[in-house]
Amino acid sequence: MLQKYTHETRILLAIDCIIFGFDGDELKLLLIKRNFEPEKGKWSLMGGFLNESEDLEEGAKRVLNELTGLENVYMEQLQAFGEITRDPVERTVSVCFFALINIHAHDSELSRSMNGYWFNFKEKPDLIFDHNKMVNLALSQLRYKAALHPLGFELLPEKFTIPQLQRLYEAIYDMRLDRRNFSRKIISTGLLIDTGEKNEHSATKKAVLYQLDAEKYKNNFNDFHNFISDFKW
Amino acid sequence: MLQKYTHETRILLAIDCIIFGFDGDELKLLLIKRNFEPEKGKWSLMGGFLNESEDLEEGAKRVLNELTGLENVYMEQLQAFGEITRDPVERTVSVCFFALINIHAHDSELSRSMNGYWFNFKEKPDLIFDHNKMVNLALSQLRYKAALHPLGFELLPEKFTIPQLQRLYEAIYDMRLDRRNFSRKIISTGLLIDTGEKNEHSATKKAVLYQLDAEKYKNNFNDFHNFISDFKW
DNA sequence: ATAAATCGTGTTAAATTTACACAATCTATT
DNA sequence: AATAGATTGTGTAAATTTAACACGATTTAT
Repeated sequence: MLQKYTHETRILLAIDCIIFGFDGDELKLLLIKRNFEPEKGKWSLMGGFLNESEDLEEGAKRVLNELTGLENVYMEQLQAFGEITRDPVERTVSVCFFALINIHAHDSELSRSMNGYWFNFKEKPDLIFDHNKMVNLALSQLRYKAALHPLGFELLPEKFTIPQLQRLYEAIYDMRLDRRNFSRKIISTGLLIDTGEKNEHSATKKAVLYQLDAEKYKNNFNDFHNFISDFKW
Repeated sequence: MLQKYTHETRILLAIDCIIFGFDGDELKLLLIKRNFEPEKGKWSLMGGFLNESEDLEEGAKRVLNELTGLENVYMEQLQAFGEITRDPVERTVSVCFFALINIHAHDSELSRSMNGYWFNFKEKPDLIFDHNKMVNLALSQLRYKAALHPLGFELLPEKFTIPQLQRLYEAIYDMRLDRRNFSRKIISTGLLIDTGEKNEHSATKKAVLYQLDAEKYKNNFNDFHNFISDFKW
């Protein structure tokens, strides 16, 4: 057996998840009311500690699942946060993940757990520790990636209309987009398949329901697009 | 004093730095020959462990400085790597940073320490642990950011010519760029100030030396550009 | 039948990107 | 001093992409 690194400090590793959702209208953020000290009763991201037996991605999935029941969710690492005093209890470095979920598709899991509360992103409360900073960075990252890669679909049901997708993008960037230009841009990616069905919920003209071409989506996910060319960064 | 988190596992936190350089011709990577077990004698990124008394950025700067003597270097966090068996000695999570340095401007520090070896990026050797993966991700990230933000300047001397900048971009993306279109694109950012001087080292027509408009650079760093519109991602 | 709202497609001008031409500058050589 | 060889700076036109706006079609409620 190999020698251990004997003189080094071991540190607590937390995992925090910034969970974005979309309800068809507003960009949402899933938060939890902290039920232990310190900061008991204040709003917080979904978080936990990393176990010895799991890698970071596994830990993030576990934390998310334990707190919300959610599974099979799009998730990627944001970055680590390591300010010395970020947790007043003890030095803790947190690795942050951000997740995207389609709220309606996961209604049942979420209502079962009753641990999470969806806030309109714009009306989110003040959060504990450095969680505000994490959320801000996550929003930048979401905007960054969603402008360049076909990421937005993760927040929508399997079948969706182009106007729904547009409302999602408008929520992410907090701006209005031209309906006609947006539609053309999305169609031209070739990622969408016309299902032949229409959105029966509409009270006016029913929009065509599309679904992702799963194969193309996977293969071309890292291609560059320019979905939001006029967003002011 | 607050209660500590008593039941959680504390984990070793490493820091690894992917250090890119440019010598005027090729993209370079700074590596170190590991002088302790395991994997003694193999090539490795610049790394160390996080101390209790420093945050992540401080730790990264310290590690870089201890191993190379370098200071005041552009650095940003890449992400954390946490595979359970990534270090065979003991469970270790590594937070990676990538740094950009102008090789010639830092010649003296580097030669003093004699710890680092610059490889042509294309000829880098196999690295220990998951360091190959880290380097690959860092290159993606460098390409990503350098295409959109005026990041490349960090790798050049204070005064540089547009052809020099172009050679840098060609090295980063491993592709040829059209001289005339590149020049126009760079000039149109408004970030460059004509120093009135010329590159006296040239054996043919001497190119104009520019320097960054430091003020504009800072304020507009996050603006979106499109320096490499035809790179195939 | 008609009004009100939304969806889908079309058109044109402006802006950006691409591709390629040519003149100017500098050193080394004749 | 003239010239060749290499590199730099600027120009220009075609192709592509983006932006701005018009109009007809569909659906439900009145």
